[in-house]
Amino acid sequence: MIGQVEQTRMPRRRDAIERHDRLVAAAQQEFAVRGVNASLEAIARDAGVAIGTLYRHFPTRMDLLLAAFEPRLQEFLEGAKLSIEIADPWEGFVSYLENLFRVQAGDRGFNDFLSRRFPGNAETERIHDQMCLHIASVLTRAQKAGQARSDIRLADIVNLIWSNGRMIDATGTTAPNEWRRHLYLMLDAYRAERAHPLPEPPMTDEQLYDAMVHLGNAD
Amino acid sequence: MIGQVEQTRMPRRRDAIERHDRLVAAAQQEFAVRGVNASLEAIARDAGVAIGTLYRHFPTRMDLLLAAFEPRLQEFLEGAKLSIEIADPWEGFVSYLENLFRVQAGDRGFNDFLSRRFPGNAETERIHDQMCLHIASVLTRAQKAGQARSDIRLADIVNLIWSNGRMIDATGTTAPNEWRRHLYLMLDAYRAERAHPLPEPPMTDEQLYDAMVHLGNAD
DNA sequence: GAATAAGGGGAGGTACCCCTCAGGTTTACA
DNA sequence: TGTAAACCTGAGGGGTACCTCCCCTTATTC
Repeated sequence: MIGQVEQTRMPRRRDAIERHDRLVAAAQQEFAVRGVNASLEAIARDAGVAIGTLYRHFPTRMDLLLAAFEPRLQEFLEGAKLSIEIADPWEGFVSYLENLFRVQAGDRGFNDFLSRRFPGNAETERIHDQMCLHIASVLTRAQKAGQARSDIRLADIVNLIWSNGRMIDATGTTAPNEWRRHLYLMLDAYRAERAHPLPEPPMTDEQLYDAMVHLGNAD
Repeated sequence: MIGQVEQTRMPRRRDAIERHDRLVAAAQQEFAVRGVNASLEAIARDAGVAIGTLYRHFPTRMDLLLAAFEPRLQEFLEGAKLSIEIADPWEGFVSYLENLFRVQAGDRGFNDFLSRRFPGNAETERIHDQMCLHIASVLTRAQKAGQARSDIRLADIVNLIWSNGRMIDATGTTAPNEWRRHLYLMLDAYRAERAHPLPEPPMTDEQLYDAMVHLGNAD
């Protein structure tokens, strides 16, 4: 299962549980607005907790990120489940992407999270691996049905996720539904009947991986 | 003329001129690699100059940016001139975008610069205004010829610039020509034939402007 | 070669942010 | 109710970056 985030050991004492929850809530808020690089000190402040307490509960930023993104991941997974049950492969593909982008559009941190990889963290690597497999299978199904053009690959969809992410960064405040326009425009590019030859091969798996890592380092 | 960057008053003394040039060279290097938010202290260091000297020559970051981007702007303009001379409107449109993206791909700072607006700076506002007009006219020409779909607008092309920018950020090191694949994929979405209806209206001019400003604030 | 204006240097103030750790506080449990 | 373990706090060390300002240096000009 993709979204099964390993539980951070829950604290035992009542006050600790309460602080833990306040931290997660503050983190969700801050990450959603400012992205995965939100200030941890600001999160602690919002939670009304000292910075040391934040570190006691979540020793690394990634621990806090995973706790904060748990609901987003579930939200995505529920939508994805509905999508793959759709009989028509193209409709399923469209629905899958629309669901993904909707979740992505609602949370800047999750948006960042989707676009990157964090090598060295087994937890996130597993989630990303599974998502890639999932996306690839939805795409392949639409290709086998002759509805999606046959020359696109997972890497092109990841690129779409990047594009969408950037669009959301830009328009999130100003034109919050604009991402749907962009998606449907791109869908016209993906239809089999509109395909023209492409000048460059798709990225290899390795190139794709490196590119996702690079997005994280660059900031 | 788009690219006519106002000369920063050239310094008078020989040593000052030399430092000025070293600063511009270092800035081009740093901005190209790290984007418009490159550290000014690093630029001064690279140029072998004290930070105070940098500020004497370029009181604001934007002054230095404009000096550094001058050649990029010229490079773009020369290519653009060739593009609009192409007889076939669609070919001209494609060539225009390909030229723009090539320049964008070569310089991360210029990439940032293209995607944003800097309100309050008359110089850059003028450049951006002119570029928008220019892009719109190339697009309109291809639409009047019935080659580009009629329901796309300048805002959609700016979105393409954003998308391309993000792709370059991700793949610049790993797969440096991948942006061409993405462009040609998008071109299939822009062709008039068999266009499918879009679910959202294009951004208004104001929304577009705000979105470009927002990208700058967010970082 | 002296006077002077232009230019250069860089320490230091401000503001973030990350993360640790010693010492004080509170809960839970017997 | 007393004690031990769990927990909390926040000052503080380390880092980065922005920008200013005063004093010193140097090119130019006569």
